[in-house]
Amino acid sequence: MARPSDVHAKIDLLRAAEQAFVEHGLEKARVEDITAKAGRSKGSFYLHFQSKEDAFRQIVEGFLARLAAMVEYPVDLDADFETIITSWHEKDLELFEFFWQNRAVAQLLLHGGSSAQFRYMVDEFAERARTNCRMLVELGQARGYYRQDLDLDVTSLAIAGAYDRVVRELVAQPKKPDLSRWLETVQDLLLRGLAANPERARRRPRS
Amino acid sequence: MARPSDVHAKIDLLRAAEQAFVEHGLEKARVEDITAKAGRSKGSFYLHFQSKEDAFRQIVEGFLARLAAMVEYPVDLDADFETIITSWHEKDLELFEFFWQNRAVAQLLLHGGSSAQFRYMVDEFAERARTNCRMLVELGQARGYYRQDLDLDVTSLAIAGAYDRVVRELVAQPKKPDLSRWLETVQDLLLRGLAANPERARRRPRS
Amino acid sequence: MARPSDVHAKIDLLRAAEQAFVEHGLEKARVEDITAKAGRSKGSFYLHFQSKEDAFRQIVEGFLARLAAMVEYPVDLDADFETIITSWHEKDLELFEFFWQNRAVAQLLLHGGSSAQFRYMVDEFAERARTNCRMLVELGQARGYYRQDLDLDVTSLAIAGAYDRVVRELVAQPKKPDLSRWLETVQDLLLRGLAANPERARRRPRS
Amino acid sequence: MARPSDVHAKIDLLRAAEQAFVEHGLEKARVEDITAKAGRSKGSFYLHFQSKEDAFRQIVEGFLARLAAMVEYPVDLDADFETIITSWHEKDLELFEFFWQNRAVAQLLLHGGSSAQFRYMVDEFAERARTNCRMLVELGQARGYYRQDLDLDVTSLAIAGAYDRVVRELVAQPKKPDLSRWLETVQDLLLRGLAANPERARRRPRS
DNA sequence: TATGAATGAGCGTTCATTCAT
DNA sequence: CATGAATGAACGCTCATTCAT
Repeated sequence: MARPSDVHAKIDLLRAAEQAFVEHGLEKARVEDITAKAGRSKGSFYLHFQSKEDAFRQIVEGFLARLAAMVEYPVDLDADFETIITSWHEKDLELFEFFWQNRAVAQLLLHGGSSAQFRYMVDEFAERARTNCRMLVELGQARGYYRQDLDLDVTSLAIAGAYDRVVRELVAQPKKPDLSRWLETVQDLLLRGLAANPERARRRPRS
Repeated sequence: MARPSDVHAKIDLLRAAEQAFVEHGLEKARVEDITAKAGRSKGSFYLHFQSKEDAFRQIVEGFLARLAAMVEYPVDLDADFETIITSWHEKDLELFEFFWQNRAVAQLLLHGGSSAQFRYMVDEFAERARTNCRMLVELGQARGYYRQDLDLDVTSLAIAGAYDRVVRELVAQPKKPDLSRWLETVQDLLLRGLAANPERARRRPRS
Repeated sequence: MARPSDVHAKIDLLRAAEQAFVEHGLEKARVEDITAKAGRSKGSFYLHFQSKEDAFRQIVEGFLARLAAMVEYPVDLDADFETIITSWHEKDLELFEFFWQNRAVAQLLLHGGSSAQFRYMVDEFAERARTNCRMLVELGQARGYYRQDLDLDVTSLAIAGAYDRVVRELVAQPKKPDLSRWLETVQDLLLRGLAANPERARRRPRS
Repeated sequence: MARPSDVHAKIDLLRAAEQAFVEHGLEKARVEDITAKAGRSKGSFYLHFQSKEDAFRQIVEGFLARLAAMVEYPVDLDADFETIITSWHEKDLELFEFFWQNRAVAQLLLHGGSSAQFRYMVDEFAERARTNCRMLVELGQARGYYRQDLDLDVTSLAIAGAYDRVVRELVAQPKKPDLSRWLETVQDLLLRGLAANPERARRRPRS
């Protein structure tokens, strides 16, 4: 069993690194800043990470992995559409909650202190999110809920972007906003935009 | 007289710097790479720029200035709404065209090799764009075209984000896409989402 | 624990810096030369000094501080003049000894590889030395040992200068000269020059 | 015949260089500063000087050459000593006048913005001045005017130093001091110090 | 294992000098 | 001859990484 202090060493360092990266970006953040913030020695950093970039990667990958797990839940294609949309809403709320909880790293990624060499990770994820989104739209079309004349590529992009930006603002808030209301506003806007029959697109207020 | 200053020098350097910054980000881009790419000596860089950061700033500021000139056109509040929307569409098309023409810098800014110290410039611009957007939505509400129940803050965010992301994709395309179609797709989605009376939101195809 | 800091490091570096500064002057001395001479890495220099100028300042300040401690000994104004003169002679001998021991830095300062920005430190010190000297002359006048017709400003200048130059030569000697004889020669010349009654000015040889 | 502007080009540059060197020292003074101050182009500098160091050398050499011409006047060894001393006084006054007129360069040399590589020129000159001085003292001894027990090396050093320092102060004065009085003060001090018979050493006031 | 002193590659910037005009 | 734009060697300093203790 490691000494109690060791248990938290890596966690302390990761947290400090997160802060440092958010504040200064990958390049400008100094390893010494990180270790000082974590109250550890400079050498200890290299007991846990191969390099500064490695620490960055671990932070990003950890975040994206947890994020991916939330986003790529299997859609039950046989369920009725109303159910799918409802579960979508629930999932998105969890997502917003997750972003809020991890707003430091989220800012890091969404604003891009990421430095060219890690951009691909965020881009890849953004692409996957958009693909997910696109599948949902296609499903909606197939079921006749959504308009047939949509350009799926551009539409999915716009939807993903709307989420993107709202989340980016979300994580920059000093106090936790009403996530549910934010989410509903976005979904309402987009669902109406997608709907074949506007009347049905209106989200029913939760009773 | 003295050797006349090479009029292409600064332009060459700016172009090379743009490339280097897009490829490696501000920190990792080396001045020597920039000058080599521009086929100039290292010293020549400092004939035109105070520092590497200065070159970066000039690129960003130049781009944002030209962009701002396009975005902040005065809206004729007395015009009828159809006219406003039409002119909005035209302006946006110019904007898309502008982004395509300047896709290198656009990528630089939208992805954010920008490094913490310049983020504020992009953020500030994004904020202005969103404010513009918000004003248009308010106007639509006042005229009765848009729903009254919209949360202006979040809605304007979502709209700005949709544009954001579409443009980000746009500038990453290897070949020039059909800007007009992309734009119409986005606007159609959003206008329908905003519309009080869905029938009227449908954009009429240009005759 | 960590590698204990090499206690000789800073001393080695200061010595090497002294040499380099004496040889090439502040500007031309290269940090890399200094560290090479000290058998250390370039980086180690910056563990001990903020900058090349800082190292220079530390050397000069250290020297001047020790020097000041020797020069500004309190004169017992109530003592009889013979005693004062004797103690003056003793102090000066210590001073000569000190300059000889520290001839490297002394040369640096007296010749002035000092670069404009540090000249003031030497000038300030020279001014203080001259003021000290002036006070002694005034005292001699008050006691009736020295002539009343002296222009104190110029006289003290000349006396300080005589010392200056002798010391400058002293520190340039390859072998330690007879400090005592040098000192006596100077003092004898000056005391005779100052004396109201030439007979009394003659220094008695130590028995 | 060169164009009128050319006639003054080198003179302008030398003057500007003097200023720049006095202000910043050889290393820190930039060629561009010099040419700007002279109202000339950077290239013109190299029409007149091989390098920055060359300009410095020309300034120093020019000054020292004119100085040497004043100092090394032939002493008429057959003249009676009173005459020699009187002519010495006259020469020294001219010297003081010369230093005052050329106080900019004088400061440059005496304070030593000279940088290691030119120190030898000043040192050499200082050595010659001291040798001159020594010869005069020897002469005085031979004629029985000066004490026989003087250590010529150290004494000449002290005398040269007294002049040195007084001149150094002289050239730093904002307003022209009474050169004659300064000179007499120094000479009086030194002559009394040297004199075998104090009574004869007293300088007679000019009638 | 933990520490932090030591290392040295790397890069931004300066500025004396050159040379095309 | 005069100009000043262009050049590139040189050097101070930083900081990620190593490693002796």
